[in-house]
Amino acid sequence: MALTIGELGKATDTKVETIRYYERIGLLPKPPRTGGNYRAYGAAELGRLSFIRRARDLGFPLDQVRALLSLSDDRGRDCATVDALARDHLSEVERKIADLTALRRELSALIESCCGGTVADCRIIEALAPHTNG
Amino acid sequence: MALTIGELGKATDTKVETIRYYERIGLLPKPPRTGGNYRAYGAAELGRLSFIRRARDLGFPLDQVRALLSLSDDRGRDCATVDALARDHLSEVERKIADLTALRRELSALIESCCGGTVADCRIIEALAPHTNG
DNA sequence: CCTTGACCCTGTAGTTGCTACAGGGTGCAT
DNA sequence: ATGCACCCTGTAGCAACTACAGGGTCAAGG
Repeated sequence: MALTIGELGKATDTKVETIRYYERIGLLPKPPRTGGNYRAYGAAELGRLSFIRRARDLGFPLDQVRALLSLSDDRGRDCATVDALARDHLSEVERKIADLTALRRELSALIESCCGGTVADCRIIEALAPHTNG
Repeated sequence: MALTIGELGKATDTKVETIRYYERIGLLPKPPRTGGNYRAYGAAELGRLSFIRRARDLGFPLDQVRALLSLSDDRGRDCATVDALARDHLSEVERKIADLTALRRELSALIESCCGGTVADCRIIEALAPHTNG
């Protein structure tokens, strides 16, 4: 079983350029090549790339994906480190949700205040530039 | 009243490099220079930069900030365009909140399932790589 | 007068995570 | 032999800054 880069891409829903990018930054190993210098992937690479994509879908940044990968290779190790990584990431996500929720409230209030006149008395513009424009 | 770039930065809580960057991309006008080739800012630039920073704090991307700025200069115009921009941005924010909330649920479930053994039977790693690692 | 230090200048490269070329080579079908 | 889909390398672009390197300016203190 040997996959071309395009086949690997289809199997993992990843663009070819992204796979080459992962190889360039050392997230994927350099695979063997065919006579025509094409990359030839096997099951191991398919598994590794699937792992990467799942972690990315869960929003882990690439350096955390890298850490998770090396942890997953070290199967005898205490999984507390993995747990800590996931918890860190969860709290990042929660922080972002809180920020965006505050933002939503502010934006809603801004939009509510718009009563449809001209820009000269637009509350949105006014709220953005409270000390100037006059 | 003339401000150096550093004073303008302090007044608007903006790094000096960021101000120069805004000038480079045409968001701020090129200000007059002193004899020693220092930028000399006045009240207009202070107002404009305050506007930009507020819009950025509300999460508007720079191209929308640019649009808002040009709308705010056109004071006789119907403010429906401003309203539409703000509504677009609000729905973007809402979409992000929804995405992150789904993510939070998935991550929490993942973390819940961790029972503190070794990586070999870690549910987090398992969830990331369901078809491989064995 | 000279030095020290804080500030300013330009220009360029780095960040994150890809994406999109340009300019070529390979492999298979017709 | 010719077309087409795919592959190769290398580089530049996106957002929105940030961080230098390598210099110039200015006010204060000795």
